[in-house]
Amino acid sequence: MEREDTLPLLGEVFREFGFEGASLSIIHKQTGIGRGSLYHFFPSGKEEMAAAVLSNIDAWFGREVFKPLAESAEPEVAIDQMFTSVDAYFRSGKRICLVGAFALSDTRDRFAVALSTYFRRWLDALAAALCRVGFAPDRACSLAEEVVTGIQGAIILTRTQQDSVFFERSIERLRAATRIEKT
Amino acid sequence: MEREDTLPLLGEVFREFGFEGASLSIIHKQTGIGRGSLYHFFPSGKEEMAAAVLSNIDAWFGREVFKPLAESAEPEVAIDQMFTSVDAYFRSGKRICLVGAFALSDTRDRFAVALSTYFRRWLDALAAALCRVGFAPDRACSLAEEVVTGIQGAIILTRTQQDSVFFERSIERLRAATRIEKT
DNA sequence: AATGAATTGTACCAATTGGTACAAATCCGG
DNA sequence: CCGGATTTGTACCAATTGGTACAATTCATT
Repeated sequence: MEREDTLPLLGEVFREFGFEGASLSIIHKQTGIGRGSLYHFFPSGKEEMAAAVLSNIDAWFGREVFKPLAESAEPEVAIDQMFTSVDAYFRSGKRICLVGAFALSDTRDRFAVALSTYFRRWLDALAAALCRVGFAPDRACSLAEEVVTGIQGAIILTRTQQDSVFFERSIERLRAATRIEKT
Repeated sequence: MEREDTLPLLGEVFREFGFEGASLSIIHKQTGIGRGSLYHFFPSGKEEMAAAVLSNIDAWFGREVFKPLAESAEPEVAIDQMFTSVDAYFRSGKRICLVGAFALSDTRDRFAVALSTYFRRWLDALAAALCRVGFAPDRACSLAEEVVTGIQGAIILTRTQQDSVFFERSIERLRAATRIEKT
């Protein structure tokens, strides 16, 4: 096993137990990765692990979501695809957003830059795509915020109610809201 | 100091450090409450403290938000007032929602009932008020979900961007969305 | 097969954890 | 001012924490 392979495993452990809660013994129990390997790949410890996981997540969203939004010749298709990708990634709200979870935890300060960048890139890419689709710049920004906050909130509600219908309804409502009325 | 007085203090510590992160020594450092008092008021330990804090929060929302929504003779006023109360309570997104934070942490299972109840009551009270104002039942439910998820997401975004403009804009957008168009 | 590098398991460390026990202090009604 | 009950500080406990050291293993390359 090499460094890159550990990131998805570590990510799931951090999702389930949080940064503090993911003790080395829990990480080992859940992933099979031992202390030796962990400190070989991440010499400065847990903080480096979580930072690498966040960076890995950021790269995934960049590739699968932000880049298509920015570069697709058909922005309306990229936006629609974004909702589908997000629904799959978060498993209809059953899988939490690690960035959002860290934002509400005491680890926020530690990873402040990564958390801020993730959402900043998402807002900017989506607002730009909405502009290209024909929304006025102000409306595009506002809509982008509505979508990003709506998704994060939907994950929370789905979690507390243990019912992914809340996530799915939110996604469809936001998807519809981003479709511009053809006049 | 008596039990009731400790709840707001404990609440703030749990907000800042999370359930696991709020160690007894941190609680003592932040609140001045010592082990002796804590285990006198909460004999079964941290879990009882957090449960009491959640119940205290639930009572506050019941009194200040849910009850007015359900009982006010002018539901549109109660809805409008809800946004103002919520903005003050969450300090425009600078203060997190402990229920939402617990929902994304590994303590979710422990307090599952309290977390579920809090949001269930909020959704139901708001949807009922929206019905009374004239929205169709389906539309009222959907709007209530939009408001509750929007608020939770707005707290996350405000936290990561360290800018309460995201919370304030969300509140105003949601407030406007709940005003029915007079025909 | 030999070699050097990358990977991994294990024993160990000081510090901190949640929790207990209990004596001292404080409070309040008579 | 007295006396019982409530409240609090402190010393202590076993268990767990993140991290280190290092020898043993595994791996690719020749």
